[in-house]
Amino acid sequence: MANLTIARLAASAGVGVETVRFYQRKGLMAVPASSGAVRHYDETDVQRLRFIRAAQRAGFSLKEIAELLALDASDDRARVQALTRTRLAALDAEMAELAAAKAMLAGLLSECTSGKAGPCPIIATFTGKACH
Amino acid sequence: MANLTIARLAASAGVGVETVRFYQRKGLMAVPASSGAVRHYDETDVQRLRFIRAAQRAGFSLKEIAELLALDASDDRARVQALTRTRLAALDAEMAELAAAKAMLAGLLSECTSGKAGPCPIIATFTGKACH
DNA sequence: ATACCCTCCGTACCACGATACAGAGTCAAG
DNA sequence: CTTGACTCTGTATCGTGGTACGGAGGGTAT
Repeated sequence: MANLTIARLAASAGVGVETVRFYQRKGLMAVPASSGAVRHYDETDVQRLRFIRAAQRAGFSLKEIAELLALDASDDRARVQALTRTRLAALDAEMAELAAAKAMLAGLLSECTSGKAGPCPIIATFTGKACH
Repeated sequence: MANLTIARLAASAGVGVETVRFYQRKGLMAVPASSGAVRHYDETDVQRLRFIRAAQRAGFSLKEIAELLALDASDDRARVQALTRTRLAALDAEMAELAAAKAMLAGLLSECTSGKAGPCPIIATFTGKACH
C-alpha cells in the first residue's frame, strides 16, 4: 500500500490539496477513518481521484460523477449507458453552438480585415438586430 | 423615440428585468438619468441590449463585451480583430476538447452496449490510469 | 379614487468548481 | 528538543451569469 499523505495523493492526480478536500466534502471521495490524527491514502484513493478527473474531462459534472461512482459499485450498465448517451447529446449540442459561433466570427473577421471603409463589420453585426 | 419602461426594454431582447438591472450594475448599460422617478429607455438602449446578447451568443464573456462596447465608440478595429481572433482560438480549443470527449464516450458506449461480459468499459476507462 | 401592476433600490441568494486562510495540532529530521 | 513543513477543521471568498425578494413609491385603467 502506498500510504500517501493528502499532498502526495493530490499530486498524483495533478490537483491541489484543497481540491481533494473539496471532493471529500462533496462526498465524491471518502475521508479515511485514520487511527491517528493525520490521514493516509492508498492506491484505491488514487484510482478514485483519477476517475473523477477523467470523467470531468469527458464533460461530466461532479453531480453526474457522483452517480457514476455509485454505479461503479452497483454495476448497473443500463444506467451508465443512459448517462453516457445524455452526455453525448449535450456534447453534440455544445459543439453545434460553438461551430455556429465560430463560423460567424470567422466570416466577420475576414470581412473586417479585408479593409473596407465604414464601420467595423464585427461591431456592426452585434449592433444590428439580425444575427446572420 | 420609443420611450420604453424597463420591462418593455427587457422584453425587446428576450431577457428579464432583473437581467437588465444586472447589466446596469456591471456597467454594460447606462442607467438613464431620468427626470422623474421611473426611468425610460429608447432605441439606443434596445440596440445595446441586443449587442450584448448577440456577442454572448458568439461566446464572448461579459467582460469582453464591455471592452467591445468601449471599442464601438473608439472604432479601434485592430483591437476588435485581436479580441475576435482570441475568441476564435478559444472556440477551436473548446471544440477540440469536446470532440475528444465525444469520440471517447461514443467508442465506450458502443463497446459497452455490445454486451460483453466483465466490468462496464465506461467505468473501467475512468477507473484506469490511461485515458487513451 | 381606489385597486392593481409596475418601477426602484438594496440586498441576498443560486449553481458550479474550486481556492484561501486562520488557528491548532502532528511529525520527522537535524 | 526545536524548527519547519505538513495536516486538520471550519469558514469565507472567488468568478461567472444571473435570479429572487421585500418594501416603498409611481402610473393608470375603470
